[in-house]
Amino acid sequence: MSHRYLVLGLLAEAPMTGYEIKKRIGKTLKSVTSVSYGTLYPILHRLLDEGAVQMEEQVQAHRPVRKVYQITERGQQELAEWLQQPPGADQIRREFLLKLYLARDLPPDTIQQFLRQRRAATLAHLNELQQTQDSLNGNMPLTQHWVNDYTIAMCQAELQWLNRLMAQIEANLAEHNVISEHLVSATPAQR
Amino acid sequence: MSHRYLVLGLLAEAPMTGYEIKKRIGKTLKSVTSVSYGTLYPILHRLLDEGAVQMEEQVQAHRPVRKVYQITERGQQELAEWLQQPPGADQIRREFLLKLYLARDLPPDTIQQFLRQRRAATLAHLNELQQTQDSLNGNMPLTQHWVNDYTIAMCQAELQWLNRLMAQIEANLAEHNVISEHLVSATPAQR
DNA sequence: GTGCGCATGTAAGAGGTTACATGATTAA
DNA sequence: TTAATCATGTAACCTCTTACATGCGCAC
Repeated sequence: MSHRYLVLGLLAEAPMTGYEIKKRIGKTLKSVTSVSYGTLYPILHRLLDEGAVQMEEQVQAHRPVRKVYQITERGQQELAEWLQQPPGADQIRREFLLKLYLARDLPPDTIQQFLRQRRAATLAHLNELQQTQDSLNGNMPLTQHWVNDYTIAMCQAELQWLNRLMAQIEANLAEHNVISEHLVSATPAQR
Repeated sequence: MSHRYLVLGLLAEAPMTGYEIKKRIGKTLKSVTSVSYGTLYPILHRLLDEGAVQMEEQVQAHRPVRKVYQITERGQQELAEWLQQPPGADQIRREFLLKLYLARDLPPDTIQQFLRQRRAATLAHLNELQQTQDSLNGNMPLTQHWVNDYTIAMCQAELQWLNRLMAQIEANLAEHNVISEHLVSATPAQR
């Protein structure tokens, strides 16, 4: 994305440890990306090597050393340059959509259930987002608010799409049932 | 995602060459994912090794051999099993959103321009999608229509969000200008 | 006494991209 | 004549995840 700039960007806000960076991303940026320690720590080491960040060790009793990272001027410059470049295209993998696409030959009931599960998951996600929005209310930087808003808008749009689609499938099924009933009621008359 | 199942799924519709699979994905599935030959061919080789697909060589004059792949019963079973598993979470990397988030200290004009560029890109994407929708109209499997619809809905929601956000920033800027004008008009009076 | 929070890291591997190699046919 | 379409593939590389290793303090 690269995560390099995410780390740099967060350190531009305040000095932090790797652990804190990860927590931060999990809390306020999980709609944008996610990181594992296996990515995060090597990035920090590399940024340090390259002089984009500084590190200060805080020795603690009964704990590993806290390594607090802080952005340097070089780091800030690199970040500013990156921000000026036009952003790369979105990289999106929705296994959910792929499965839906490949569900061509599955019975409507199965598809309906699949969509219901997605709706539940999306709804849960939306609630979580709105809680974050409320809990951080006020003392949130504008840009974070915007990003949150974006994700909420996407969730809502998806829910509408899901409801439309499910209604449509439902209607189709009902129609078939009506036809079946016709046949059932017509059959005795033909006897 | 894995791309393995995408390939398997497409071969479940019709026998195809690697080249055709790639074209297909570029045409009707580019909102879901993308593949490079460096991924695609090794996947086909592996599926062949494992007996999930069969391969028939069609020799041609002045061309490389066409290697037509076809799904086997084993492959169909594997695909069906995968389809029954609940889908993994969406994997999303929006560099655009990350940059917006990190744009905290950039001037509103710069941000505004950034958003305008995104709007143009999204609009272009939307037009392209709607053209696909129209050009394939009718003889498109239902599920493909659904997926297309999904992507269109997401684009539209994003455009609305962009417009809302831009109007909001605009309003904020105008307000500041009013204040500035106040100051400007107030200043001579104070002299 | 069990699990969560704090706090660092590494190694192996999965999964993917990019760039390269090859080369004829056909339409603008 | 230039670009696109057809058609296969490999090797080097990048990025990221998963699983592992370590271990105390504190709340329930």
